[in-house]
Amino acid sequence: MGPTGCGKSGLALGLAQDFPASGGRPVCVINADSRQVYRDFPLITAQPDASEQNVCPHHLYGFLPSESKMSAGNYAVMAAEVIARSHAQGFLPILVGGTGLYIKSLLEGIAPIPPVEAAISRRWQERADAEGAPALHRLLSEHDPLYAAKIHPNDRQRVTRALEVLEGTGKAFSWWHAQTAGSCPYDVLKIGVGLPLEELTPLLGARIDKMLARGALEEASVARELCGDAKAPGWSGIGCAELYQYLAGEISLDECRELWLNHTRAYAKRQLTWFKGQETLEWVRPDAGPLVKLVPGLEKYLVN
RNA sequence: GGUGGGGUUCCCGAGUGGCCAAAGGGAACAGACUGUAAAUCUGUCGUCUGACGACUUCGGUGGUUCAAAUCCACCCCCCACCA
Repeated sequence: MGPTGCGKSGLALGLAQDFPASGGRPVCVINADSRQVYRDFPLITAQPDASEQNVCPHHLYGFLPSESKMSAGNYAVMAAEVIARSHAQGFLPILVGGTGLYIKSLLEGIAPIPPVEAAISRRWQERADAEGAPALHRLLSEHDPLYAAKIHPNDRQRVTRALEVLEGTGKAFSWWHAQTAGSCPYDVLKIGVGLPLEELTPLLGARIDKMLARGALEEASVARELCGDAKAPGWSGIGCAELYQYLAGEISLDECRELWLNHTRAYAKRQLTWFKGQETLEWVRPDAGPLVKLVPGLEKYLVN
């Protein structure tokens, strides 16, 4: 795991290539990125391309249409299934991605909250539109003071989520949180791949230019024909959203590129903050050499 | 050369006598994070100070005023149009 664009996939691929060849355990790659699941944006979300995916089995990439929603809970279930299957087939699964919450849900569990009826969610969204998040936060304080105290009144997304869960399940969000399993069922080695932001930023810019050169615009306009709703889940990815604005004639290509880079950088920073707060990761630089050499304890997973 | 518009804090940009260290946005920095997470949200953001507060800013210089980013004069730059 690590911030976007720092070379996680490449390192994983390196493992997949080198080890089985020298008689080690076969390796497979499992996506842990909330955007790379989307079918319509393989390039813009930097999914491994066909030749890369040929190196070893890849799972959970590019299977979801733009209008479909993904979620941490969903992901945890799907990834757990893939891991079980991979183990059964003798593969060593390598999780690659930068979506901290997804990885956390998979490894540490997530509250077993049943799905909430769409109509209920919609109603809270409408109330948030009409009354504003702080008003709903006050309401939440009356029913779930514990959780309300943890979030900011302006945090509409969390306020409405807590309220819809409360209404949909009859239990407070904080009660559900207490039901989280919490222990990790896997023997995991966590590797953080990263660079300081100052070093990462120019790489992110270069990566955007490369995406544009390889047809990001075409990808976005095809995606727009398949799903023209800018609010659809698939369109919320960085790059996707900005290209949509460009295609809609709202901004110039230069502005698009600039926004795209700014947003990507800000995102990388958020990821860094998240991973900083997580328990110990083995941090490596992507350019420091093959992973096995850098991470003590990795080798034992790779041999048979 | 003439006419009109303009020069504001890192950037964009509001502000036309006191309530202005100066709205708002962006960037930056720090942070939060349990089914939207490439999302959502928070704090800081002229200098010094732990804080009260003090000090220096709105192209330049000089003036008017108890008080100027805001008014006046001259000057310097930019843009548009006319020549």
